[in-house]
Amino acid sequence: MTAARTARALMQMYEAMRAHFGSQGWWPAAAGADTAEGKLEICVGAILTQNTNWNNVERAIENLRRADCLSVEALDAIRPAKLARLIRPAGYFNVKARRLKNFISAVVRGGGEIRAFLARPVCELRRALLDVNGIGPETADSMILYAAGRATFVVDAYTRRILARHRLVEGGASYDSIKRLFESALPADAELYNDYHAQLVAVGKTFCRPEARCRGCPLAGFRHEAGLRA
DNA sequence: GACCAGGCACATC
DNA sequence: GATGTGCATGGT
Repeated sequence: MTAARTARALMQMYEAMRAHFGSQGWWPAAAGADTAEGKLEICVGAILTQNTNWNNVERAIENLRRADCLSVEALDAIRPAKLARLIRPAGYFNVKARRLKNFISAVVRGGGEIRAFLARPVCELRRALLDVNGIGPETADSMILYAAGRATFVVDAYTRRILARHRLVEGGASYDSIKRLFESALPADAELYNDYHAQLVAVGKTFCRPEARCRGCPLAGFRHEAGLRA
């Protein structure tokens, strides 16, 4: 498929998903991302949601809020064991407590101001985030898109599955190749990337399960893997 | 009880 | 570089 046709297909798929699900209102609408606390909450959520259901993440964030721990200073000061107890509902709590600490250490090393930390040039910010043990490409891009409000496409398990099923990428395509596919096909627009990713998650949750369940899917009419049409 | 969820690092080959 | 494994809770 040519680049132009891929770009057209990706935009049409977005329109179809949006027509079906409506605007998803993911971060930052939910968290008030213009404030330092909102941005930090998004970054914390990005780490807590790794391989984890969002409902569980919300419980963990609520625990942090109640314990007055949603600030760089508090997260820097808290002991790992106590942090792990607070985020327990999000699963992998020992690992994620360490990862949160690593992230906060990077922010503190950068001056301790989350807004300043996120305001650096995107390439520099992405490198800094990927240097944090426990932050991989998806978590880094989630922070850059949702907390920093910059146009970076987030690729997740749903994105891979949906694109592979619709034959836009090979099954084993790398994170960066899928990211480049979207970023070269779509205008560099943070709001679009934000909602596009949320729409893919909605399709993934509702229809594009590991076991095929395409009936009623807004993407069912698009170029599709043999045997999987609605 | 099995499977899944908005990953990542590390060991091993 | 590809593949396998550990990490853990809560919903369906």
